[in-house]
Amino acid sequence: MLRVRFAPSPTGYLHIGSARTFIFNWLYARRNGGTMILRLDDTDVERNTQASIDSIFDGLRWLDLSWDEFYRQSDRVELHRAAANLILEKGLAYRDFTPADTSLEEKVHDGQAWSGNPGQREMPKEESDRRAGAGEPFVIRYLVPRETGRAVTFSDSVYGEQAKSCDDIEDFALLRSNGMPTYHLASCADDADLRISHIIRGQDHLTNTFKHVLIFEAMGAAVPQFAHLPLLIAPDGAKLSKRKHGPVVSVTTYRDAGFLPHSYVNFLCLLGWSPKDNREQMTRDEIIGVFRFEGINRSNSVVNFSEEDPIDPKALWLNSQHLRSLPVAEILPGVTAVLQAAGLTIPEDVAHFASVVDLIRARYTTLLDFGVKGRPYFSDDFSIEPAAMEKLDVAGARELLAELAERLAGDPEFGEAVVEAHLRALATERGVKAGVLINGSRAALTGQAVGPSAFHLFTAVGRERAIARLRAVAR
RNA sequence: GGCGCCAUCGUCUAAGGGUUAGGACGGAGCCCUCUCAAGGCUUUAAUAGGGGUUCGAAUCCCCUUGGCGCUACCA
Repeated sequence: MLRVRFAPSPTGYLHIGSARTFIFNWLYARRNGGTMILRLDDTDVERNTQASIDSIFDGLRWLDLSWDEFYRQSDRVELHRAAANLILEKGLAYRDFTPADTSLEEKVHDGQAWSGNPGQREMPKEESDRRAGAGEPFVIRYLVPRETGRAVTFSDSVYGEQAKSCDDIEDFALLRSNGMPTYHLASCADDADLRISHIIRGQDHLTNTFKHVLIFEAMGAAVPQFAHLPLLIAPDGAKLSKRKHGPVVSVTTYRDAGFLPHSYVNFLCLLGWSPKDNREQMTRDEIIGVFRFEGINRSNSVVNFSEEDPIDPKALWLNSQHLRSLPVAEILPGVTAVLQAAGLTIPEDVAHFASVVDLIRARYTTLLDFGVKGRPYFSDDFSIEPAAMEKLDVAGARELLAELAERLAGDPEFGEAVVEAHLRALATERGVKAGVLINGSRAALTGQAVGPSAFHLFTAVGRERAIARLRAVAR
């Protein structure tokens, strides 16, 4: 039974690095027929917020990611305490009665790392039991077997064989003096109880894993397979943080910037993973089909953004590629939402709506473009850009456009071929280049100097509107 | 400080003993063309440094340097 989990702490907004971790777990589960579990690691009561929980759900829902089981660590505290007490009873942990050190000073001893508070490890069981019985507060620490000289080892699916001497592992806490489990204990107890088979998480946990192996062993549980992921970092080399780098770290930023959910998933997958065959733009099923741990890199990936380009240019490019190549029907809901938000009306004729979207989407990079650059296609209320005005101010242009309007109005037939025939005939008669009329038409119909083929524009805008807009510009 | 991890174009990456070190984004240019995109073509740009091993090293080993992580009764 393959079971993986994504276990975020709800202490901030859904981070793009967290989203990527979810995606890699999800990909592994979906590819191998496993179960995807979402678990809120909310044991740090002080820092948890409902806003954060909402943000996690919102972000995952937007990315169209799903899970099969859901848990909250705070509902499972009894299980964690029982695990800590079991380890204590087995003699693999001890009580530490040292008061909590609230200072931030580092515990350094002659070049040696701190390994435990003095006099606690060695305390006789009788004394420990007596003091605990007397109500003295204590923290339960793992009794790291340093005397044995053994090294803790595990094989990581990404980073390979790992080993660390017990001399270099401090007696970490399992249960706090307030009776709440620490992250390490809660996480391992839950992973064991939920029978997690593969733990796929950020590389920042790589060195914590030695502690986790020790906990699994002490609980008598099977040690899961680990796969650590390289971290996502900022161009300055620092870990991405909301405080330092702003909105780029938040998943909602990309939703609000008009990204297609899948294209952002695609982009995230390419950070630290490669299908190794030069493919970049892929459908969801294609990614699921080729996702393997062997394709995951070991070095951190930079999310490339700057003051001038707040969004990674490659993410934007990928979005434009998906925007133009997905079946139109798939992007229609997103376009509709953007148009509604911009106060524009959606054409009632769905086929026509789809054809207009299809005509203009190849020039756009995000969904937001439909509400801005796409305005003339969905509203009569649009302005004429300076560059378009120049096209209209070409000598004779306005008069020619007016004449074109009359010829179209007098012809019961309408269509790209009909428009082209009238336009070219008129240009020939007057001895002007067709370009004057073509560019002028585009300017009159959309207020823009750039855009799709002018003839396609007539059908996109529609007969009556096209004639009206040509006439409007003639004055 | 200790321990661990990492190191290929500006960025994402491929090549895991033998390649003119490949692709993509971005930049520059050309072609196409009714404009703008798209597309096609060309171009720009990399194996951190130093030692080994080897006929041959981006690739294996060592050192240095740099970056990151952990070193909390945070996660």
